[in-house]
Formats: sequence, structure tokens, C-alpha cells
Amino acid sequence: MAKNNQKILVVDDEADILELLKYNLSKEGYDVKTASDGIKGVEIAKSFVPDLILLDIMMPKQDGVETCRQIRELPEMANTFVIFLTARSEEYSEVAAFDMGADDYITKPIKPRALVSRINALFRRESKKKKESNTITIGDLVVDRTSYTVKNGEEKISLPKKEFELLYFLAQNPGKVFSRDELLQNIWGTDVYVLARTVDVHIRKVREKIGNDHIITVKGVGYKFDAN
Amino acid sequence: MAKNNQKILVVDDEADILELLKYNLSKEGYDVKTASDGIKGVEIAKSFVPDLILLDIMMPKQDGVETCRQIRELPEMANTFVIFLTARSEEYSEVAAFDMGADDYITKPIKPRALVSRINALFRRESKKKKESNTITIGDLVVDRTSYTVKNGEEKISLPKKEFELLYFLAQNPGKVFSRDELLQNIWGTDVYVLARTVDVHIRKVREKIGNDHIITVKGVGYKFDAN
DNA sequence: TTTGAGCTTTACCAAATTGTTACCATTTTA
DNA sequence: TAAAATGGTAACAATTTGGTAAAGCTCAAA
Repeated sequence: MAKNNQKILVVDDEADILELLKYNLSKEGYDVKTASDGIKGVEIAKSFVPDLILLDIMMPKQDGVETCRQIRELPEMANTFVIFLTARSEEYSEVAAFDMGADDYITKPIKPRALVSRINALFRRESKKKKESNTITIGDLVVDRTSYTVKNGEEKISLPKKEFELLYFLAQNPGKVFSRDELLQNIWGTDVYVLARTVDVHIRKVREKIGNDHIITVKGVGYKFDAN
Repeated sequence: MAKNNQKILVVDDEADILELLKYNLSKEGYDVKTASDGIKGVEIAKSFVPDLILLDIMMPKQDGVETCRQIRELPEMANTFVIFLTARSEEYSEVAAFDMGADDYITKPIKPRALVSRINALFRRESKKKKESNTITIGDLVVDRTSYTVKNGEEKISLPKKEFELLYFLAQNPGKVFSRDELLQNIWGTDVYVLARTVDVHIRKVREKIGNDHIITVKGVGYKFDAN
């Protein structure tokens, strides 16, 4: 049981495979749903919005390549990985698959342990990337630490240091309320003595720039970032 | 009866299956009730308020999908898992099922041991999540200290400090009656002198926001939180 | 080194919200 | 029915926060 919270959708026409994968991935802590053909797969993907889709290529009704194409057209699935499952013998063009936006492919027969560790690695890499790129995407905001900018839809806003740090810190723990003192501790450091009301002013300036909908005041407690 | 305290409702028209599941799940420490069709299932769910419902899809009178839909409309069932039981052959739409708010489905024939471990895993994951998020779930209410919010079904309400503290304190000890003085001691602190009737006003405000069904007055004694 | 622009901090006031008390109506209990 | 307890309302007090402006500070360019 991992600390994980990632969502995975498995699409395959063989019930055995669905069950095998679901069992192994659930055990690992992933939130797994399954679909038995491509059309259902797309449907479920729309509401489930998984982080990763395991997609059988050879399926009746609608093959994996076409399914992948449809998924790639959905904007909410822009950050979703797609891994194809393919029988070794199938001469389905890898090229076509990668052209459709697949990120990887795995050949059957599937070895559960290998698959699981590969997927773990995928997510590890991804979370590492995010950490390194120092970017938080949350709702309609992209908070980018490398450039100290916030992108709100179209416009890219550059924030001064303290304002940025404040926003970045709050956005790292969306929903969690921080008292002014906690914010001072974490952003200003323990050896700086500044009045707590300083935080208010910065909050105000950040709000002025990104809008009032993101940072919420909890009276008597502090501030929190809310992802709507 | 083991350490467990989770409630499971099994709905299926086949008596054999009801018995099989009830036996195995009870042995595991779950509090299991059964219903032999969808209509009865909904009825029992209303009073039993299970944490998980195992729902046969193919049933006379009222099928599982419709039953699930009805259950999803009940606010007190917002945190209840639904797992469909389906014969492999049935071409009942998974999509419809997931759309109705199912969290999973299990294909018959049922393998008791696999089913039990799957359910155990489900609850383990869930309880871990809750611990991490510093949350009390009680009936249809989710009281979240990290965000100072109360979720009553759909709507998320943000409470100011005193009101939240009061609700949180009562919800921590559901069923236990506290006198006004005890509440003042615990929430206001020992060095604050406030009239006991102040508590009443706060209780009233909390009730105004979350409804009158949760905090119960015990005349001559004080207040308690009741999980219905 | 000086200067100046922009950032950070402080101070202060107004506005909004929350907390407390008092009082009367209503309900419950004896 | 009388007494006690609680609900509801409103006024008042206290606290908290938003907004504004000015002083202090930093850093880079001249």
C-alpha cells in the first residue's frame, strides 16, 4: 500500500487482464478503473480523468490507436500518460502509436511485477520532474518558480520575491489554512522578526494581481489557497 | 466481531450470494446487512447508512444501476462506496455504472477471499487518506480541520474559528454530552471568563449553517453531537 | 559612492466580521 | 400551571481584516 493517489484507467477487452492489472495496481495504492473496450474507455476517461491510461491496441469495436487519438483531443487529458499494451506478434505500427501521443508501450504477456514497477517509476520520474521544474499547476493557475511568474489563463504575471514565495507556499498545500505566524516561519524564516500584519499586505498585493478567488481568508485563523 | 466497525450492505436477488458474502464479510469484522432487491436495498441503506454497498446489477424489480442512482441522490450516502457485482457475460454498460457513481465492479463468480481482501484494501486506503487530511467524518458531515470547512453532502462551508472549534470538539466525541462549562473550558480556555449562555448563541449559528439535525440539546445538561 | 526605482515593512484608519451580552418568547419539566 | 431551561433576536463590544500611504530598505545603474 503506497502513499499514492494517482488514478489509472485500464482499457482492454480481455477481462482476465483487466482483473490482473486492477488487482496489482490497486494493491500498490493506485485508484484504478477499468473499461472493456475503447468506446467505454473514452467515456470513463471523460469523467474519471485518470493520470495514466493503459490501453490495449488490439480491441474489437475500436482499436487502441483510435481511442488514444480521441483521448488526446480532450483538453482535460493533456497531462495524462498513455501506455499501449501490445502482443509482441502484432505488427501494429509503433510509429502510429507514438504519433497518436502514446508515451510508452508494453508487450504482452504482461508481467505484473514488472509492469507495476515500471508505472511506479513513471510517476516517480514525473513527480521529480515537477519538483525540479518547480512548477505548480492548480486550477487555472500555473505557478512557476524558475521564472517567478504566475500564468492565469493567457496573461503571464511576474511577481516580486516575497509575493511569489507566499503564493507558492500556499499553492503547495492547497486547502490548508496557515496562520500568519506559520507563514512567517516558513517564508521569512525563523530568525526574522517582522510583524504578522506584513503578511496581510502581501496577500493583498498577490490578490490584486491574480484575482481574489484563489486566496481565502479564514477569520481568526489565517489564509489558505483554494483550488475552487 | 473484529476491530472493524465498517458497515456493508449487500444487495442481490440470489440468496446464496447474500449468504456467502455475509458470512465472509462478517467473519472479517464488518457489520453486514443484506437486501434481496434494489427497492429494499435503498430502504435499508437509508436507515443503515453503510460505508460500502455491494450491488448486483442484474436484479428483478429494479436493477443495480437505477438503485445506485437513487442512492447517490441521498446526501447522507455521499461518502459511501458502491461496488457493482456483475456476471461476466452481462453486457451491462460499465460506463453507465461508473457514471452513476460506482467506484468499482467485481465480476461473478465471486471469489470470497479475493473480494474480502479487495474490500479490506479499499477501507485501508480510505482510512489512511482521512488520517492524513485531519478530518472527522460523521454521518453526512465531513469536518476538516486543515481547511476549517464542513462539507454537508455537496456544499463546502467555511466556518469562522469559534464556531468551527465548537463543532470540531463536539464531533470528536459523538454522542457524549458536554455542559456549557465544559465546552467553555475546552474551547475558550480556563482563563477566559464568559457567560455560559454564549455557548448557546454559537450553537445556534453552527446549526444555522449545518442544519439542526446534528447538534442535540440535552435539557438541563448541555449539548452533544449526534451521528443520527 | 550616489541615486533612484521598486520592493518590503510599518502604521493607521475604515470596514467587515465575529463574539458577547441582554432580553423576551417558547418549550420543557416538575 | 409555575419554574426552569433553551431558542431566537438584536444591540453592543471586540476583534480581525482590507485598504492606503508613507517610511525603510535593497540593489543595480550611473
